[in-house]
Amino acid sequence: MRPQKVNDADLMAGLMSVFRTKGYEGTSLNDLAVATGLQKASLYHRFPGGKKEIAEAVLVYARGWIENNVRQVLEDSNEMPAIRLARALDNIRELYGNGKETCILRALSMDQGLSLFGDGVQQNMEEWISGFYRLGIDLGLEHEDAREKAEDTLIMVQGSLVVGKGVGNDSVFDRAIRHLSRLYLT
Amino acid sequence: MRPQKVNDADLMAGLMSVFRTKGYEGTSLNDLAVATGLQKASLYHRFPGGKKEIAEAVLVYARGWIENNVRQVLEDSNEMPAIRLARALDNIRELYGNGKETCILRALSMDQGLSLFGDGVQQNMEEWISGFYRLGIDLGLEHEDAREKAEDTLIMVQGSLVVGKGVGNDSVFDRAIRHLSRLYLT
DNA sequence: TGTTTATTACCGAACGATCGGTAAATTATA
DNA sequence: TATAATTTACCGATCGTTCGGTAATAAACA
Repeated sequence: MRPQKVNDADLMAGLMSVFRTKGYEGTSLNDLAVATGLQKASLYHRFPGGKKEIAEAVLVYARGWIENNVRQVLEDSNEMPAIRLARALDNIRELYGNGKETCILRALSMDQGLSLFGDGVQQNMEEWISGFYRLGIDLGLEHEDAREKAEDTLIMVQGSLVVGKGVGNDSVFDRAIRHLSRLYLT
Repeated sequence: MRPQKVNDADLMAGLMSVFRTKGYEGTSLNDLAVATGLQKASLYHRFPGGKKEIAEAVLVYARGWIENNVRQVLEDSNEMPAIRLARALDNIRELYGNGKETCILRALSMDQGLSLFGDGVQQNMEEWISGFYRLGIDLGLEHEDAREKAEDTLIMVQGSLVVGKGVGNDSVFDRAIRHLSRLYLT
């Protein structure tokens, strides 16, 4: 068979990059074609379901990333909680380019996006929350406290990304991440 | 002159409602026409600059709302800080329909929206932050602490709206608002 | 082995629908 | 009558999507 012009990893990274900066409605098939170096028709060869299927695949890709770089890191019982937290937060910092990038979950959860991908968005968020929940439990928190603290972690990150972009200040995200360290370790 | 079929207040409310649920790119002039009961061409009569001018007007409208219902309430030196905070948070709760609605600032701050309306979004956020900053000062906080706490207020609200929608749980927003009360009053 | 047959990956061109936007005409007030 | 508000009809451009066809590899057969 003919070799793939673009491998799957690069493809998914390129597709996610477009969706997370432009949102679902703001992203055109042309944008996706330019970003991946494939023609529109070629994208339809790989994703017969079109734009919707591409966005779904991106959410699966994102979920895998969170599972590997956040949840599993936080649940690694071979390491001390403080180490796990530091590593997870480093990965999160990298994921969002120190606050310069937006979150794919926010980008795909406006109105139409939410009705199309609501389940995928929810699964991503639950993946995230369950990691920090486990960290809280391992630090001796009660069930309800651990759940709320984990939820607050996601809230702070999402909120700081929105506000940081809005006020045009990169330090907002940085401060939020540092705040999360203290939240768990004091 | 012929009377307006739709008055300005209803018009702005309808326009904002569409933008905040669908985002800038996700909103079509047809959507705006249906929501307001006017034809597309009538919208162009009122807003010759088209979609962009409409979104700008919506941001001005939103800023006025925040100024009246958040900043001025928080800065009302005739009331005790606790009363001011409670009133402002009530207004915020109402603005977001107890977490069921999204924020117009988030909706208009994706990529293209941010490059078109970045200034308007920033002004809205600064309006918000400056109100809570004043509250913090009146509660005896130092400048830097007051600024950070005010920023955190906006972060928590924006974040809880994103996460609440994402996980499909109305109580996320409620809990965030209650958390903000404790943040200032303890 | 050499040759045919399928299969896979990709592309250029075009589809109908909808996009944001405009011009001219109609309706209603003053 | 002059003018402001609204409407119908329309425009070119772009949207997501589909189609016909080509190049290259893999599989099947001789």
